[in-house]
Amino acid sequence: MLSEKPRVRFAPSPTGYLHVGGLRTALYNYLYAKKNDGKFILRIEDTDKNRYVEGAMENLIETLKWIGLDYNEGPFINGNFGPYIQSQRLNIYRKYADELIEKGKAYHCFCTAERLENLRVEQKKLKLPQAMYDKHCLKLTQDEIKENLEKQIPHVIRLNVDKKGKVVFDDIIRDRVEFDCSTIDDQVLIKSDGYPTYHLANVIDDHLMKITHVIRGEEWLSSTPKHILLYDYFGWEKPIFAHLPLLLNPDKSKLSKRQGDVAVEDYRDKGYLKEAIINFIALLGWSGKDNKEFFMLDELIKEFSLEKVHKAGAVFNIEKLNWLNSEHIKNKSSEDILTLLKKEMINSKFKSENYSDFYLIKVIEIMKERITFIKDYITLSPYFFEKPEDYDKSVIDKRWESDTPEHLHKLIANYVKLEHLNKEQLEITLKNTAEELEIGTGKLIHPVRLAVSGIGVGPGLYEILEILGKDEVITRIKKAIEKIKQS
RNA sequence: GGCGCGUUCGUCUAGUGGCUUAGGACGCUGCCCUCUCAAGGCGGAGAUCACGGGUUCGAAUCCCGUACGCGCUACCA
Repeated sequence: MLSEKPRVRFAPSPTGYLHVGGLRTALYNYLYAKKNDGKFILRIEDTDKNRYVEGAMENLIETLKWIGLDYNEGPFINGNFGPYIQSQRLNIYRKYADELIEKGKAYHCFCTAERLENLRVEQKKLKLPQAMYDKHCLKLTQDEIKENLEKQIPHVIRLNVDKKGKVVFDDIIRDRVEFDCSTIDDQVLIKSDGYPTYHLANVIDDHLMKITHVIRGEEWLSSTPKHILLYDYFGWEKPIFAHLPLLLNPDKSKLSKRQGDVAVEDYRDKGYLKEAIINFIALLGWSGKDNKEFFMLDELIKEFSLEKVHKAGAVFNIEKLNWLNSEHIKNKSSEDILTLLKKEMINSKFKSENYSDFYLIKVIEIMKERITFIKDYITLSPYFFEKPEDYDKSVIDKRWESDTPEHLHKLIANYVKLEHLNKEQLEITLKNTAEELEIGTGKLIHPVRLAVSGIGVGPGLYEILEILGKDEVITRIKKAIEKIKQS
């Protein structure tokens, strides 16, 4: 076992979308597998018919694919341990449940929902420490069971927990954890609709799929003793467990939809880069060496270890994600950003405009360090794609003076004479004009910025002018003189 | 209620008995740079390491208790 390459799995329930907490679980599994030259398996846990959501699995797989966590085995990528969708393995669970019954470790239970409910009420009245099934159906004789089955009375199969002793196991993250067997309920293994519960299916599949490490959320820690018991009753070797801390809302409760976005696709749609999401999620509960915080996926693989996973839950804090997004944008090549920007433009009001790659690359480079999202190119500097229609009132008040039109006319006259409109020439000419007019360069710079962009903030003026080009710059300044004079 | 897990700046975290007057990052903030805004550089505020007992020459670090938070307690995962 120890010499074998690890096989880990991400086993989500397809309830509609990939949850960020799920992504974190998937990521840590993925990193552990890649780091140790193992296999990362995707298994769909769709054993609850009531929660069936059309297209949920496809959506989940698509999101995993988008973010770059490719699995080695799973739906559509079959290994030797399929099928990887639990609803297609029903006969397997049935067979093993029967095996457990034969061994006396599980039994048929014909109790009605009413009896169970009454039992709970009774136990509560008696102030019993916790409500548990009373093994009522364990007393049934073979004949009674046979008769009930023939009559097709609805039934479940329960785990026959031996209430004596303790279950002890070592968790990579939490060290030794102990549970008293008297606190473990006779868990339902097969539901009355014939489907297995999570507990049964997960143990059987992990065994059959030769999973070596079960890396999952902390919400499973409390039911791990049931799983341990199952491994023992089957006589199977147990995997190594690692229970990850939970992701939290700002108020420290378990991350939920009510307090913000929880679907990975929401963040994708808001414009977060997959690199930033991965990096951010990795840092929620894990940290690398030497205070390093910027990580690409391959670097995470190199550095990751389960031993360094934090024990306490982590609040999902959007500020840091924003910062990482801008960092990852800065880290990208202009060509890569070009691809992303084009996609963004298709969804904007500039979709029908046709800008050359050459032009766009220049815009990309000049704005790169000022943006947090790709869409900021459009929202923060629309003037690269359209003439300004309005001019920021506060900037007019601050920078536009009565003699400004006169100054600008002079500047235009000088710019018209220029042959090569590069930023050096633009700067020299503007400075010379200011000198001619006996004014500070600021008296020209700010009005020109306002005239060509409509706003008071942005990259260096000469760079903006160079990108826009001579004719456009002159046209825009003239237009501004007209419009701002009127106002 | 029971059982389990957890608790270091607002947030993410480093820290595994002395190197710690608790380090870094995000955010906030001051200055520099500067045509503006960013970026960048240099600073600042911000944590009695949940609380109370022990163990020890010495504890954020080990032990016990308490509090608080969270998870589980389903024929949901």
